[in-house]
Amino acid sequence: MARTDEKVRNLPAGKRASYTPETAAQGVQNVIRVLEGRWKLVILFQLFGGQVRRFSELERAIPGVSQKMLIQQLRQLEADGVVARIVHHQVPPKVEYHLTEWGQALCPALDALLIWAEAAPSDLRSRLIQATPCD
Amino acid sequence: MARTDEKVRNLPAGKRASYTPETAAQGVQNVIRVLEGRWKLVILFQLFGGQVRRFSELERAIPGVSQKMLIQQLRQLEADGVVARIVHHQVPPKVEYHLTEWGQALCPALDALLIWAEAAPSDLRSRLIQATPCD
DNA sequence: CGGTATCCGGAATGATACTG
DNA sequence: CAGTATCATTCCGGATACCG
Repeated sequence: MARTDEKVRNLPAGKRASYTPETAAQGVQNVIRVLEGRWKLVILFQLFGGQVRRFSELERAIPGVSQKMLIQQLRQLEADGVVARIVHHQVPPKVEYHLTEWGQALCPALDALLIWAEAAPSDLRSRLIQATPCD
Repeated sequence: MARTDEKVRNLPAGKRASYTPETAAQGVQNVIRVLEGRWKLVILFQLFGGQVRRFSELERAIPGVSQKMLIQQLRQLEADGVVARIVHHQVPPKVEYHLTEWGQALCPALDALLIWAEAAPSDLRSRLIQATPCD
């Protein structure tokens, strides 16, 4: 499924839903609102690939995050239907998080953003692509 | 160029640059940082398709924006290499803005986000897709 | 373990006035 | 016309303490 090919000639409109510049901007802003937040993407990438993690695992996997922020961002992602929450009623409590099917589908879209970043002119790349340890 | 096809099985890694969950999250965050800001996407969609607009045109085309915010967001987009600025030295002053080639290339990536939004489960779509007048 | 409640500082945004 | 400068406000994230 090559969605963005020759048929899109420069505007992400004209197909499917038909956007005006205003509605398209709004649409993307809504998506960004779902994704923005200091820790959301980090959480997402911890969960991609069908992984299931409990709260404390995420807390340990994400250095620097506070409980407040972690739960806040998780709850927002949950409210937005990206992340699902499973409560195991037991002592000690156990709560697990994983991506919804729709959340998983974010991957190609984020990938498109990374591809765009990689295409940055060389004088700008330093701000977008960090020297990965595996360079 | 179908970039995100069967080869990406769920992680946006494994090809090209090879990302870890951490670097991928960072990469996407950097892109979002470029795009976030109350007015940036609105500006972008005013400029997509090779359009050239002067300052006052953008000001009129974007209801609610203040001069301060408009110039601030334009300058940031310019610094990020997404927008280019042309100053015509004349009286009265005339300054025009348009997308760089790289800025234009954002279109398919944003399109991918819109496609994702359109795939939202029906109970969530209302928050992502606004009832377009053209529905 | 997996949260909630409260307080605080800084950044992002907005309103308004002024200028080359 | 295309900005700058200043001030007020709102919002986000962090620190800390407490709870079922």
